[in-house]
Amino acid sequence: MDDATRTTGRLSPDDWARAALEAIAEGGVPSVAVERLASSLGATKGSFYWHFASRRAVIEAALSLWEREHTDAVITMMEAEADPATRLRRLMTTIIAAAARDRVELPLLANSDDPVVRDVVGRVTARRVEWVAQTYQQLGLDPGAARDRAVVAYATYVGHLQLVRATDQVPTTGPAARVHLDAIMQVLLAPVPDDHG
Amino acid sequence: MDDATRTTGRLSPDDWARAALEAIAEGGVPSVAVERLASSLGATKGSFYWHFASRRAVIEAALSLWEREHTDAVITMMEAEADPATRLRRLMTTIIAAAARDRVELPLLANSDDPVVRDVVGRVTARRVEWVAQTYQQLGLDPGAARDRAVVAYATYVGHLQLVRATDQVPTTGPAARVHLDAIMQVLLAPVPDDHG
DNA sequence: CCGGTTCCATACGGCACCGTATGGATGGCC
DNA sequence: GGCCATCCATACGGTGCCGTATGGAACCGG
Repeated sequence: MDDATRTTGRLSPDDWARAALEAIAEGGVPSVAVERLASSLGATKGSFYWHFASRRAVIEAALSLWEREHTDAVITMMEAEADPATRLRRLMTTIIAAAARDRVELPLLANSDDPVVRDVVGRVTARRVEWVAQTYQQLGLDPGAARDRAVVAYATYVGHLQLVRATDQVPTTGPAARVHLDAIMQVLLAPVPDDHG
Repeated sequence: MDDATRTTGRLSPDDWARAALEAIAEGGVPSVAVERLASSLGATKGSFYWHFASRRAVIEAALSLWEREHTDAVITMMEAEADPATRLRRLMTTIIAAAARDRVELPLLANSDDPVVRDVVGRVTARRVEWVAQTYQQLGLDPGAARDRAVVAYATYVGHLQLVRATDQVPTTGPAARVHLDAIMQVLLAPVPDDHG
């Protein structure tokens, strides 16, 4: 009856994929090691190689899982908010706040020399830039300029992530964080023709 | 007589450090492997362990080398240009152009979980942010706001680097690159009180 | 209760890596 | 030219990793 309390005796491919995702979060793609995954799940390689053909396979499963969940999350986050300016602000706010939780993103960026990782990162990035570009278009920019601005905005986001993780330069909590986010938004919304304020 | 043509017979610690730097550029800090370094220099481990006590030692030497040269380069780059606005633009231009050459920076950002790497990255980042902040102060911002803006600008730079390397979203050559850099500068200089244009 | 499928542990070979030990080559110096 | 310090190659033990092989436990239908 209470076999669901611990590691459920039997393991599913999804369990392995999530463990791999956790490993990626902690040490990047290279730290996804079969034996370590196994021991983290209280199992051994024998189990792993029954579910997956190779190490690459579980990495791909983990990436696919991440891409799916991640995309869904951002979509549901975006789909309610009419005003482009506040939407952009909410987008940046949420995305930066979520950066603390999603510890996978930055490692994936870092390990984009791996073709599979690069594909996933490329798709996710393209999709996000597209969203931001649409928002900028709704703010009055033509498609070309909107896309340029979107790339810059997204670069600012990525750099923010990177600086938070790699240095102590960026305030991440307290009032200083709010001020900093204000600075970001001030920059991102800057010379956009704003006709409702 | 002509012993200087190939790998100079004898190796200096600096040779090993530079080889380690090259390895970092290609595969990050984890790819600094003693035997591979040796074979890339046409030598063996025996030589390495005479010059260095451990793998960590050569990594630290490489990081120190990079920090030194990198700092010098940016200093000499900055020390001639009076006007803050054009200096900021030149800074971004040069720094982004140099990003193509300096293939070490991004791997270091990525491997900043390593304490030694984190220290170096932290120092370099702090120094650069400080420079940019000073430039913003000369543009009329008070110290606090200037630093906020500097962090945002530096984040934009880092994100730009990251996106160039990890995706195909950012134009890096041709007229599109100029346009994109213009977009960056437009954003970074945006609501700064500009009293000479 | 029994046979087959599903799931997993143990044991193995192989590779890349770290660091040590030890002998040999090379170069300056008197 | 002989001696000592400098520099380097070879050989070794040890670890972590991948993937395979094979036997066994757990579960399910009859």
